[in-house]
Amino acid sequence: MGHIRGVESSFAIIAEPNRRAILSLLASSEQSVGEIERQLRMPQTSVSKHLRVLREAGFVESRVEAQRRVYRIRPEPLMEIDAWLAPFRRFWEAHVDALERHLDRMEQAAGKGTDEKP
Amino acid sequence: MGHIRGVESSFAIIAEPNRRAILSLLASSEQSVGEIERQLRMPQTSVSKHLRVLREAGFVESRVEAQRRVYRIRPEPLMEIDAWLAPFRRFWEAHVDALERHLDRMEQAAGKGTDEKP
DNA sequence: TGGTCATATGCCCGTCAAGTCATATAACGG
DNA sequence: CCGTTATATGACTTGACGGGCATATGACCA
Repeated sequence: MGHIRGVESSFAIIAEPNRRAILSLLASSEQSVGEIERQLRMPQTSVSKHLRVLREAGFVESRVEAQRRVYRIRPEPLMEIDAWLAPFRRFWEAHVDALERHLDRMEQAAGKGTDEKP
Repeated sequence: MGHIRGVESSFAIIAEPNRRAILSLLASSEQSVGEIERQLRMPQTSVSKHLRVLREAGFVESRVEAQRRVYRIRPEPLMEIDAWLAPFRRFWEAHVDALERHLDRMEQAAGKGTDEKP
C-alpha cells in the first residue's frame, strides 16, 4: 500500500550499521564528512548519503565551516526510541547483570535458532 | 559482501513496524498467536513469521499450552538497544520536555527535508 | 581564472526482506 | 477416526535500500 514518502521511522534509520557507527562517532564530538570518512574507512559518497538520511530524519544537523560541513547529533529521534523502550524496562531493571551474560554468549553465538524444536 | 546468515542485529529486528506492535502488545502481557492476530488485525501467517524472527533473535520465547503457543518477552535484545543509547543520553537528560515538543511537531510534519538548502 | 579540495547527487544494479497464498503439521472434541 | 482449530512453513512476487561509480557543485588558493 502507498505510504508517506521517505518518512521512515527512526527505528528503520538506525537499523543500518554504518549509520549507527556514524552516530556513535558523533556522540563523542562533532565531525566533518572527511573525518568520518577516514575514521570509519568508508567511501565518501556512502558517508554523504547516510548523512543525508540521518539529517532528513532529524538525527543530525550540519554547520557550514569553510568548505567543510560539520555534523552533530540532534537528540530528538533518539529520545523517541528511548521512550519506546520505556514499557519494557520493567523486564530487567532488577537483575542488572543479565545483559553482561547475554553479551558474553553472543560472542561466538553465530549459531542456531532459539526455542523448542518443531 | 557475504554476511552471516540471518544474524540480523536487534536494531534491524525492531525496524519492522508490525514487530514493534507485537512487542508492545507482549509488553503488557503474554499472548497467544491468535490473540495477537486479532488485536493487530493482521494475517496469521504474517504474525507467525514475525514471531519466528523475533524468537530467533531472542526477543520472545514461547510456551506450549494445548494447541496454542503463548509468547512472552525476553529482555536481553532490548537491553542491548538500551545500552547502545546510553552514550547519547547526555544530549537530553537535562531538558526533558524537548521530546514532547518534538513529538508535537511530528504530528503534521509529513513535510519537507530538514537542513539548509543546497 | 584555473586547479584542487570537500561534499553532494544521480543512476544502475544486486540483494534481501515482507506480503500473499497455499499447504503442512499437530492437537483437540466428538 | 474425522473435522476443526491453532500454528508453522514453503514458494513466489514485489519493492526498497545500500553500494559503486561517475559526475555535479562550490569554496578555497595561487
